[in-house]
Amino acid sequence: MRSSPSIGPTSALARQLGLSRWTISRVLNGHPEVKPETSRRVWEAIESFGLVPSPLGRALRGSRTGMIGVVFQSIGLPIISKKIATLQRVLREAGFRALQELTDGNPHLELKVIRHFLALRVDGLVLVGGIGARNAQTIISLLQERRTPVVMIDPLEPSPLPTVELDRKAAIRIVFEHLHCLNHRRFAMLGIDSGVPWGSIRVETLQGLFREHGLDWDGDMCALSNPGAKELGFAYGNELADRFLLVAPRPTAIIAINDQVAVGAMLRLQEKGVSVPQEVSIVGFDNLDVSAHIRPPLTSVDQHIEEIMQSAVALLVRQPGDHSPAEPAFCQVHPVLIKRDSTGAAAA
Amino acid sequence: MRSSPSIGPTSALARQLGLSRWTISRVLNGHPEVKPETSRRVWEAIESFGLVPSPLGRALRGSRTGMIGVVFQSIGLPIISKKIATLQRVLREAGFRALQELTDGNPHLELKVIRHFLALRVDGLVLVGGIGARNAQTIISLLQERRTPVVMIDPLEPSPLPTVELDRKAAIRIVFEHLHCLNHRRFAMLGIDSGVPWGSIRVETLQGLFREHGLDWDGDMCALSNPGAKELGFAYGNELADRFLLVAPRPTAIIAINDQVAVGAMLRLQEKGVSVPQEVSIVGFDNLDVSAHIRPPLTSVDQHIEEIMQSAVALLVRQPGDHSPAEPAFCQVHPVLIKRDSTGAAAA
DNA sequence: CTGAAAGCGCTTACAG
DNA sequence: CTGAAAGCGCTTACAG
Repeated sequence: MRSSPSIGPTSALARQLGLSRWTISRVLNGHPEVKPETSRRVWEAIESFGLVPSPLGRALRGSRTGMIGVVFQSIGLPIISKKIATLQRVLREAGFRALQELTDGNPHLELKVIRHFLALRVDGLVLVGGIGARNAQTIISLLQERRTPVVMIDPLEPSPLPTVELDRKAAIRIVFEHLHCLNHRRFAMLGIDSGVPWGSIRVETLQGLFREHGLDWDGDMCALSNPGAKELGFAYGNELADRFLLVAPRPTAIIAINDQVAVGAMLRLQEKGVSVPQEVSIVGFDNLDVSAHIRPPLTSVDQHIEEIMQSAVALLVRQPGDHSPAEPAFCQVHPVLIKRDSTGAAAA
Repeated sequence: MRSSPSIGPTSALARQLGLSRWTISRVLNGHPEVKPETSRRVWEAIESFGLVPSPLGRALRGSRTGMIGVVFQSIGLPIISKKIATLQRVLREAGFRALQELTDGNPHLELKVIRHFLALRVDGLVLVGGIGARNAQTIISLLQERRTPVVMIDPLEPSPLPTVELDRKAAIRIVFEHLHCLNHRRFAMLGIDSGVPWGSIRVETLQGLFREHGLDWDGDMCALSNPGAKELGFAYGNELADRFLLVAPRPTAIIAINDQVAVGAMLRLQEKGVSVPQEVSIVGFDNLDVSAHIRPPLTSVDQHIEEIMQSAVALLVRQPGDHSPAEPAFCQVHPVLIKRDSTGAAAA
């Protein structure tokens, strides 16, 4: 009789309530055959003792674990922290427990982390920022083998896996149209080149908008960036502003890769006696905390992170376990331009 | 013969290499009795196939899991993100896998999260920001029952558990002494009251320093704060700066609760025509990214997060499993003042 | 409606 | 040095 000596939390509870441990398990798993009265007693005891049935036992047996593996590359950027915090809360509200891992963008580590999550039998995987191209195929087959639901958030490259992302074309469009309405015709891009995340799509979208509005890309767009830049931070904004000041004729509007670069540039311009927005308008990206409090407050694109994460979790839960590559779920979230005082009418 | 049909990763590997799965297990666990040649072959295969032995099986059997549970309250503040990122990296360098959970400061959730980590058989627990007083006793007995190593980082209240924390008295002292050397004699505290984390200790330390230097607390220290303030952010700094401007005689130095409040205050003062540091010097706390790039760059206290986390992990690893409450390990890390241009000599 | 077996993937004694 | 049993805490068939 090897079944009797078990001493796990559920067995202990069973003994205490005078039930068999199988009954406890059935209650835990919502089986319909338990007497309602018994079920009520068991749940009550679980609550009051704070009993946690071993996730190890459950997982090993093949049951749901309630855990979601969250993989992301770094936590350094403020916008990433905000994504993580929101995702964790949304997952918790959906009854899941988020386990987070950082990969530092290291493909080897990325694969290891995903393998570990799968070995832990997570109920799903959220890949923030996508996965390295090198690993894509391996990871896709691992996931399909396990039938683990997955969702990518803002992948750097299109992926055959279910995806939720910000509509980056729309983001560029609302920025451009805001500035165009304010009569700006000569622009500078700060830090936007094909080497940064979503750099190419931004450039291409802007080129399209230039054509649409009869502007001349070569004459009216000044692209300033340093392809070797390691960090897209304040210091980079300073550096690019210095280069901006040498450009003639001077553009009247700046579109920055993100809020840090925008703020860094704005501070340097002001230091050099250029007034914002009277002489130059500036738009950032991400709508960070600091942006609303700088002088003048920065016009910026908000990513609607709450909506992105809600959609991602909805997608994850809805997956039947086999995400057939034939019809990968895909969801784009619309950004919103937060208009503040760093943008104004172009000088005549 | 119920042992044969196992199909876990290790069994699969065993079959492939013509070994028994017990041998694989022995290699994995570094048992000395395995032939070196066999051991080498096994490790090689593990590497090349990216095999992950089921952590569920291992954990259930009582072996080490390599997982460390990290519990923290929120991820909103930039300084917290920095702590988390550093901790995760340091843990990884020590061969661990960090599982992170947020509690939003909710005591009920805190207890649940810790119970879940223990049920997952983590090898250790890191509690960032300490634990709610309500739960302290429950959690301490849970940990001792399980003999799970634990370390608290910067707990809000002294704890009988092993602890690593910033020496906050020293932090206040180096700030005060820097300003005192610059001949400042009339001070304002912004956002520092007994309601904020480590508020009381800062006030008391400053009072001691005032006595030591023959200053008059009631006459020379102006404490500005709003006990109802929800967020210690830029907007709060703005608000407090407005109140600062009404004070007469005007203090020549401001000690802010953190960098956001310092920056918010500085920007508002400048807007009102008060020059920093000529008329007022300002010191922040946390040494955030933004602080080095604002104009003028902000003098601030750096928390030496790297050292804090290194010490914490060292403490965790060193624990014999039974942290006797008789001699709780305790480690204080010294802060460093980063002197920048927001502080200067007091006007004569 | 409830009891008991089988087995998830491991590791550690215990034999040989 | 290596084989096979026992058992970690569960859940799901299968009996009653």
